[in-house]
Amino acid sequence: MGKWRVMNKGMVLHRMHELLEGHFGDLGWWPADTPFEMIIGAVLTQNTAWRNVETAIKNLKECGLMDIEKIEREEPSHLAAVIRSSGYHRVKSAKLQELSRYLIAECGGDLKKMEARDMKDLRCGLLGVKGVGPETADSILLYAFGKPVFVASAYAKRVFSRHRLIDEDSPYDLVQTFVHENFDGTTKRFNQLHAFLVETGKKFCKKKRALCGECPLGGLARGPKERNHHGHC
DNA sequence: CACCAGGCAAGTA
DNA sequence: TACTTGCATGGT
Repeated sequence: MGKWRVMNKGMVLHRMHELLEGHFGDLGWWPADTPFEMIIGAVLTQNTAWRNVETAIKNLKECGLMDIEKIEREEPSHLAAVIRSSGYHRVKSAKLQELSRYLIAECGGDLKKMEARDMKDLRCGLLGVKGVGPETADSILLYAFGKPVFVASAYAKRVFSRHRLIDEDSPYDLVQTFVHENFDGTTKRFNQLHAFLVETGKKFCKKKRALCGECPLGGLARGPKERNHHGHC
């Protein structure tokens, strides 16, 4: 009897975190100087490569716009031009302004105050802002406000489904619930796990190509049958 | 050339 | 409710 037969999903997730931490070490997420910059990055990186977001963030700083009040007041088309490299710039310009307006209304722009509030209330509030969906809301809760939530990214879903932990077409909330119910989550561990899964997805668990031999999760394959058809990355 | 990237909202049936 | 389309730049 192989060892995979005696590992439940909680053990698999725990082992996954352990293996990825051994491979990646401390990734230092979220890469931002301030909570507000993190929030800006969360919106700009929607369906967009991070390197293109970095350019946009650098532009914002150079224009002196990395400031909640200035973003909120800036002329929309000019803001769009500054963040052009991040793609969907007209839409994202409006999103940044909507979100800034909301945060100013909620806490006067002092984001530190948000950390003391109830997580579910914060999530509801964020989801009420146009342009903020579940993944962006959870990213902000975790990385800007320090709340213990799992960010159920497309990468997480891909890695989990290829390990046959969940169905590949599982909706966002189901993937998140799966982790919340099977992983000993603290803010620190959710922070790491999300970052590890994103990096794993980028390097080893790509959409079309799998690099099974090099993936740090190779040892988690759940049985002989799965080894040759995406049982792991 | 096609495909992908740290999604979301609005429209349609 | 479930599916489709628009949004857009930049790298591989």
